Amino acid sequence: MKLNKTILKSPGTRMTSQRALVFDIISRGGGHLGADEIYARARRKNPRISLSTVYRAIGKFKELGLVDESHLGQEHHHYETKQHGNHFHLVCLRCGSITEFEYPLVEKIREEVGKTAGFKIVSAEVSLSGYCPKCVR
Amino acid sequence: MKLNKTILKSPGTRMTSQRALVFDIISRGGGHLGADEIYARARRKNPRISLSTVYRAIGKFKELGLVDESHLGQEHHHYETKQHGNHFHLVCLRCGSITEFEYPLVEKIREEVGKTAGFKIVSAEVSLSGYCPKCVR
DNA sequence: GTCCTTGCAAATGCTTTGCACGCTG
DNA sequence: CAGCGTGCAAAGCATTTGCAAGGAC
Repeated sequence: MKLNKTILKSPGTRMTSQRALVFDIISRGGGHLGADEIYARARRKNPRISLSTVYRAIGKFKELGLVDESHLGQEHHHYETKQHGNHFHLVCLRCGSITEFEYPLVEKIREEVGKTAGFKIVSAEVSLSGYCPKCVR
Repeated sequence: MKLNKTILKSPGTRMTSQRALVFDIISRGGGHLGADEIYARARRKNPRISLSTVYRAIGKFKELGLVDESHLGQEHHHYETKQHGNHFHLVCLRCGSITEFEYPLVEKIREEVGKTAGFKIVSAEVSLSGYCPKCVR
């Protein structure tokens, strides 16, 4: 997915090469990129880009609902473009690999719990941690 | 739940008043205390305790599997004693309140996904964010 | 031309660490 | 009485912010 003026057309928001670059990296990044890695990749294309620009671009995308942030490890956040709703994460505690999975029951929980507790649910984050097949050993 | 030598009997680990205090605060804290709040409460009982001791105690408890850490907001981590099995969190994006919820389906997801993906699941974190009844407005 | 964005550097806030002393077992 | 734990201060890191210059519309 490529960032263009159609996507970024909210008033008072401008299109810049840096934003297009950051968005492109996140969307083709396979998900789960950290800010530092997005920055590293961005610099390969544009060595003058700054880390704060990366953070500000991510912040803007979150604000516009284009990108989701997840808190997988404790170290830092991970970002990925928002897509189909029901996908969640399996994190390996040993090798750090992150696997996505889809599971419709999550949507059910979301609905039922939202109703029962009177919450208006905006987003759901499910992450399971443990050991991946390779690391179970 | 009170920390005692029976709980803390792993080799090379000692029982101290600070650790007992921190553990007591976490276990009666209603869950979801941040390190800063644990520190503030600890100082009311022992004004000489240091923030690093709090962090180190928490770290030790995590290592021993006595305490769970969750990454609810982005600001900081929250800690609670590991015991209540199937409970997850509703976080209000406006007032920041955290509500606990129990839901057996989470266990089901855990089992099924673990089996399907070949993961050995150690822990599950589910958090839903949105607006609580008061803040829906 | 306006005013949103950028780059740089400095600041912030949570968490960790080095070191000398203290206390547990 | 050995060695883990503590307190203090300083360091580390991810992230944010102030400011002047640059660029989109």
